[in-house]
Amino acid sequence: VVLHNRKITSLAREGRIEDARQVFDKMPKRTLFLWSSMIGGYVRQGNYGEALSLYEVMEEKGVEPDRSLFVWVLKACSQHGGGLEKGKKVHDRIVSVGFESDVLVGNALIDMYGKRGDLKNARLVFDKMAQPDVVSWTSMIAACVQKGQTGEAFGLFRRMQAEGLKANSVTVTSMLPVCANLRDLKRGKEIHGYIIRGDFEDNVFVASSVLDMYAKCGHLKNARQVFDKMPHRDVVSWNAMVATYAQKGWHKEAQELFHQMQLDGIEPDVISWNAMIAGCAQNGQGDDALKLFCQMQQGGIRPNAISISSVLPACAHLAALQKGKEIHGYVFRSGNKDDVIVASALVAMYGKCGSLKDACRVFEKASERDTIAWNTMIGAYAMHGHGEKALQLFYEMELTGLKAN
RNA sequence: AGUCCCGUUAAGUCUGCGA
Repeated sequence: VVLHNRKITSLAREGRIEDARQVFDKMPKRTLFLWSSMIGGYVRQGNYGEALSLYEVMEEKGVEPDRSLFVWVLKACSQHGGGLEKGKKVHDRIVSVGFESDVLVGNALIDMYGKRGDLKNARLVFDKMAQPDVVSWTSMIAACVQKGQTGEAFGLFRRMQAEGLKANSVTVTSMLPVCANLRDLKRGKEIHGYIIRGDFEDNVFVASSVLDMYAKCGHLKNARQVFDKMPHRDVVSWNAMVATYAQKGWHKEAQELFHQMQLDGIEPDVISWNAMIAGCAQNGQGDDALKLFCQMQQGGIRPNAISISSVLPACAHLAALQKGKEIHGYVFRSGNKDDVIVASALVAMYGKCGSLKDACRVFEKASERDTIAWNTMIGAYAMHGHGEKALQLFYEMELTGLKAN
């Protein structure tokens, strides 16, 4: 038994979770420690479903969990589809065994609710905490950011500092994208100042988000300066810089960096390619966008929904119906036909390429329609001189409860 | 027989209509 215990823990840690499971299943008496090793092992390798079902079995057997097990289980809930309901049950269990006041467990709860989009419950846990720490505050901020509650995020950021807690590198990397998206240079600079004072500048995450904040606020020089000063750059740092130039239409600079990153030993990923494609497509270089779309596949990178919705406007711009149809074929083959954004991009492409019929077909078959999808279809009708049909669709849209913008 | 390590928050970058 002792040997088996050792074996399971070491296998689980090495990531050979299935081997560990085989031994585990044969054990007659399984201690909490063993359950934790197994569940933790599954979580670490991203098999959240298995982690959760193992946890349920454990509860059925009447094994009492401890705090760290709850942290593992909550992490699984935070990542797993449909984890919110399970997470709530786990929360009840935590309350029943009296662990809700534990900071680590509380933080994991906030994180879980935040990631699953349940801001109310995240807040409830947070407000009940006697001594929220930096992680608690940061998790709460991240939850607000994810829900688009930017004012609330700023409020929390200020309050945490007023209460004497210091924001760390994680806190600022959660806040900077908010400044970037709001183009709030003033607050972005304030946070940058704080970063310099706190000596977080060399953190890759921090530097990349500072870079992106300046770029989105239109200060390309500052962005480039931050990029050049980085002691370490990873694929995200390069992507942020490439995307900046690409989006501005500075193709030469973008291409240069795209090339240089490879010389630096960083292989472009799907995001790097997408940034390049979008840059060309949005700046009148439709041909190049299409070329890049082919090249990325030759390079072994599978285009995703974003790649497709980036390249389709290039077909629209070139009125390249045939190319557009080819990409439509790819949408099916790659399993992206249920993506709302891809569907709108297809509708727009067909509309602009003169095939209203195809545009309608895609729109009607779409599994989901948001305001932009409706707008696109209405625009296509209007463009083809069907004003009445456009108006009719507009009313239909309002009947679905969507608001015009 | 594990108590070192690992395990809670950020990971930052790309996308559709129109303006």
